[in-house]
Amino acid sequence: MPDTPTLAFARHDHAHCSEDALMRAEMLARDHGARLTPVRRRTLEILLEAHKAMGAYEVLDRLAADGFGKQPPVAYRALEFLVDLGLVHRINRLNAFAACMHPGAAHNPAFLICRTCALVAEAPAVRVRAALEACAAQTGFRVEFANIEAVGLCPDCAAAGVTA
Amino acid sequence: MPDTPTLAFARHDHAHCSEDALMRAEMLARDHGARLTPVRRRTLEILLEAHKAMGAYEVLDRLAADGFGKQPPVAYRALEFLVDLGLVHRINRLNAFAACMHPGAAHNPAFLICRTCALVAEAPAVRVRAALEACAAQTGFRVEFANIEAVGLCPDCAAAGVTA
DNA sequence: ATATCGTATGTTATAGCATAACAAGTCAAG
DNA sequence: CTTGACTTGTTATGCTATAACATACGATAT
Repeated sequence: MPDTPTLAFARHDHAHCSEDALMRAEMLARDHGARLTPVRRRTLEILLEAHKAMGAYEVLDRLAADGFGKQPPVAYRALEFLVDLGLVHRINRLNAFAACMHPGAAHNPAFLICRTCALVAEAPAVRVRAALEACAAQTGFRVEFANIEAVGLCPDCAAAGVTA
Repeated sequence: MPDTPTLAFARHDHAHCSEDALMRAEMLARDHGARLTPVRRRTLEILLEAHKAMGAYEVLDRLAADGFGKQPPVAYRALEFLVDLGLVHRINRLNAFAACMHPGAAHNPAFLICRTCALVAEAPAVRVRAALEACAAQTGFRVEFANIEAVGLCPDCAAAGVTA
């Protein structure tokens, strides 16, 4: 069962991609002059395992169950740290967070959110971003950061005949 | 001073575009089997006047000052109604709402949010949307709705020498 | 004119999301 | 072994949003 990073909804070697992400995190943190402490590491693991977007309080519950703090800032701080490192993305539309599935790649992801199963995939959005910058440029606006979130049906749910 | 709807950040005849939007609202509501009641009308006016994204509670304060109800649902309901009619857009990133500036046009807007002055412009995003659908299709995902929000600097703030 | 039914407004109460401010513990460098 | 930066944890609070219920309004049909 090989890793298939370009097919976000396809099955892939989960254990492998998690290890990978955790190693990357370790390195990124060091480069950033910070540490991948137990809470932070566990937070990333939780999101990697879930493989879907989770609310901060949902993450918090899991952390608390693992013996970490029970108060919101515990989760929010760990999440913020991971978001800053680019290891986790915030999905505004859902007020939720999802582990980055392509931590190595340059980052202009578009998020594909299945409205049925809540799975979130990242799609490489270089072209989307380019189109956005082009249309922004027409009004003289300079894009610094873009948030591209699509809601729809993932292949599995579509195949399962979920109502269009 | 003519209306210049294609240049979102350009100055335009505000009174005119407001009247226009209100008339459109009237018609749309009727078509929808509903009424553009005083709260709803006033809510739209407030957003049109502000010409920027406003939080629901900010809108609520204004409504209350005008003699309408003082409780959150008053604002949320009016806003939801206007959003459903396509007359107001919700800006997820800001947890805020902004009046639609191109109510006639087909709707796939991208939002250009100035991080300095908080002005929000709509850009026609047909091409962006097309690019998004193309990249989603590669994973078999079917886009039903997209949320495209860009943060950056508007022409005025860039000209005023705001820090990059 | 009035009974009726769907729509709309307003209220109270509560749920869900997020952060400010402070205290205490940890760790590496000097 | 002390200092200073970083990290974790707590309490308290603020912002965002909705559920549930009571009342009022408006058009339609009798």
